[in-house]
Amino acid sequence: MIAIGEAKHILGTAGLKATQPRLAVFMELLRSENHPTADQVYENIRQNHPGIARGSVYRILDHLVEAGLAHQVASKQGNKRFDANLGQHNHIYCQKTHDIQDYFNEELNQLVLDFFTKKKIENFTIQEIKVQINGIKTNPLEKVKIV
Amino acid sequence: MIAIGEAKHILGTAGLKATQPRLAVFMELLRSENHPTADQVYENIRQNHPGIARGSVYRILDHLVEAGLAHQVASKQGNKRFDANLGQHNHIYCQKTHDIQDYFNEELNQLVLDFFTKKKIENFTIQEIKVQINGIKTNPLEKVKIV
DNA sequence: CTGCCTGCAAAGGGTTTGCACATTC
DNA sequence: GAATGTGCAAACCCTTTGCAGGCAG
Repeated sequence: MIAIGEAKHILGTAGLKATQPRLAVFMELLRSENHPTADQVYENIRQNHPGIARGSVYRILDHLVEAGLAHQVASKQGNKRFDANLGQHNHIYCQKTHDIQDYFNEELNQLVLDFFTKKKIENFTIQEIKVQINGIKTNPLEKVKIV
Repeated sequence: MIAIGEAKHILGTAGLKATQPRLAVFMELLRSENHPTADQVYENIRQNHPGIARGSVYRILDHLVEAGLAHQVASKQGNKRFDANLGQHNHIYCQKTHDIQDYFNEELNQLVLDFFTKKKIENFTIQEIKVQINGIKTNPLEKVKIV
């Protein structure tokens, strides 16, 4: 977890004013592990920050993405989902519950990276490669366990 | 490309009546290579099938997905995009134009598959593994070329 | 103090839905 | 003929936007 002072600093470095609403959204994104939609972020924040406006949350999330402090993650569901974990990682996606869980594995990253240093693609600059593992959780209520 | 009679048969096998609108949508999905949104499918069909209703296209696409005749593809953009190409393949995604192009490579499929037969994930049944190659097209107007 | 940011509320756009009619099997 | 599917249009989100006031730097 990250301290509030640190969060302020990060925002500042990115050229964004460290306002209350922005801090709240940013911290919430960092805290959350389920890659929430804008609306979910809003609902989660609401409890501790009643004054915040839904529209502001949408705007702030867009700003964070634009500033490179957050990413939008791909989903089949057809709504935008956000992620403040910027390190290279992959996603485990439950097609029933629509949960997205991070999957870290350096060996896998390297494997795929190696493949694409050999295999070239023309008219295209690769920025990131993500492995999406789609399937179904046996027990929908529990998290997926990496062995 | 697929013949209309064959398309009818496929729909029938899936338990769907082969109606005019459904055939039109299904054929269009099969024809298209850019993983269109529901709205794009509607616009494309409109020219040859003026009578069709926008709402029907949305409904039909959902039915096709439910019946397993089409897939929804993951996108960062935040809207549903469809694909009738059911074979294992990966996606090249242009973060600027939002184009999605298919990437077929048996070696890559095998590579990733092998990895996950060794590496187990608990509380999760893997159904498909997709490698998403995100980046930017050098020339946005041209397609990406696989070498 | 200046410019950026927010709350509010209205507008926007894509998607879903209820209903009466049409169509397939 | 029965069940399923469609067109139409209204309703329903989720998201974006304009504006006047607020706040950080």
